[in-house]
Amino acid sequence: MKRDLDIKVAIIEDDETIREGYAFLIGNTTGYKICGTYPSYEEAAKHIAQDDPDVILLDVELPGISGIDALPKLKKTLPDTHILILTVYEQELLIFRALGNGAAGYLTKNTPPEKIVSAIHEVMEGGGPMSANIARMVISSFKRNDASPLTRRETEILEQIATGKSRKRIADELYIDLETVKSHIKNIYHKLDVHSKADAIKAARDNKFI
Amino acid sequence: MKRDLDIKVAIIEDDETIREGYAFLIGNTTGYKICGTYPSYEEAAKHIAQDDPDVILLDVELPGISGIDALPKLKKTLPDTHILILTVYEQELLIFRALGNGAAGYLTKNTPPEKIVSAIHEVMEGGGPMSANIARMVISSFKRNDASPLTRRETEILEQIATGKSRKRIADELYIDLETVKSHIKNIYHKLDVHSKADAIKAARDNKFI
DNA sequence: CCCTGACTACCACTTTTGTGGTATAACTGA
DNA sequence: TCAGTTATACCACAAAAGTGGTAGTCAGGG
Repeated sequence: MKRDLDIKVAIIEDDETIREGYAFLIGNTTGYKICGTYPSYEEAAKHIAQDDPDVILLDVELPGISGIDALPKLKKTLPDTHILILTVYEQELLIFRALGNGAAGYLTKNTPPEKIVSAIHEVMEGGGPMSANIARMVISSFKRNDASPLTRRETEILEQIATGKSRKRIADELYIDLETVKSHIKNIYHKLDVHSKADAIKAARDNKFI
Repeated sequence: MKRDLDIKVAIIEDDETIREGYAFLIGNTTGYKICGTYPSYEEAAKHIAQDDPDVILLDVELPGISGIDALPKLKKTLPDTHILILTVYEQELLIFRALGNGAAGYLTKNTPPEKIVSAIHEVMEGGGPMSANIARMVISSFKRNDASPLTRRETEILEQIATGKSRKRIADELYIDLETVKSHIKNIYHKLDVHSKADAIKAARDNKFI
């Protein structure tokens, strides 16, 4: 067997039972090899550069530096390594922070073992494996609100504002008067109950009106 | 067999071969039932409310109204129906527009048949099935840029601005002077080469600095 | 046929932002 | 240790945004 072509996997997880369980599972799967297992980021930091893993399975609730905060550090030392979050947490904020910090996938711990192995494969192929609920949350974060109080024109103008254009420029591009743009903006502000551009953009984004 | 408990699937796809292929595949899978197949949104609109599908497989490149534009209309008549996009297109803009318009999942046409069936099941369970590349694009849309030219404080202030707070309020909350906030903003503008709040927020968002 | 909502437009006035300087203390890396 | 970066702070003036009115036109629905 060509061990050189095996996918090298490192695991950072504080619960020894879980850690060794995953290590056993992956280490005994053809085509995969465990190159390191660590109970914390601090421990991992000492050796992981030498391990040079292709994929890291990373827990979020770790003693010391959290998995979320470890992510950018790991990406810095190993820019080409794919990092898969493996956790019990399904809070939106945590998920988005993990993805924002460079996670290549996000799995919950109820994921069946064979799915974990296939997720590792998938991430090596350029995919982005996610548990079903995670994928759902991620997808719904894109969904617009179709019950917007804004009219078509108002939405259009607010979108222009959100791209940073001045009122003058918006007026020019829509072939309407500056005063008209001001009127629309006034109405938008009333409807959204805000008093500034930034407030309006935030309110509209939060409510997915734009 | 209790046909009442079958998952009802409708297909909107202009290519007859593909359409009938999917219909055959799904119709012959236990637990699934085809309740309608249509070559366009216009055709579907006439009967789909009566079909009352649980899941719609929707193509994006359709004669007449496109799949993307059909999405909100379908969601309006069938608010509880899950809509899966099934297409050859993998352009980011299209994907995000589809998800923004209420798609529950996004599959490419090279998806193997058994995966399509499992995606239908997954979407019924509250998941968000996506092809690997799609998931990757979606995930990387969240990733922050770690090579930001902004300092920690500048990033912090810009984030506050992006939430719509006035300079005065930012100053109060950070326990610094209004003039200091103005100085930071000035520096942010220089670094990003912009001349307004909205421009800065847009530039920072586009480059994933915040 | 009239009313309403949407889009358009103008005026006057206040407040907030943006620009262009200068400057000092603290920290940080070569 | 010494230069560069970061964070802090002040001033004055110009430009843009925000507020509070009023009002005409036009299309669509009751």
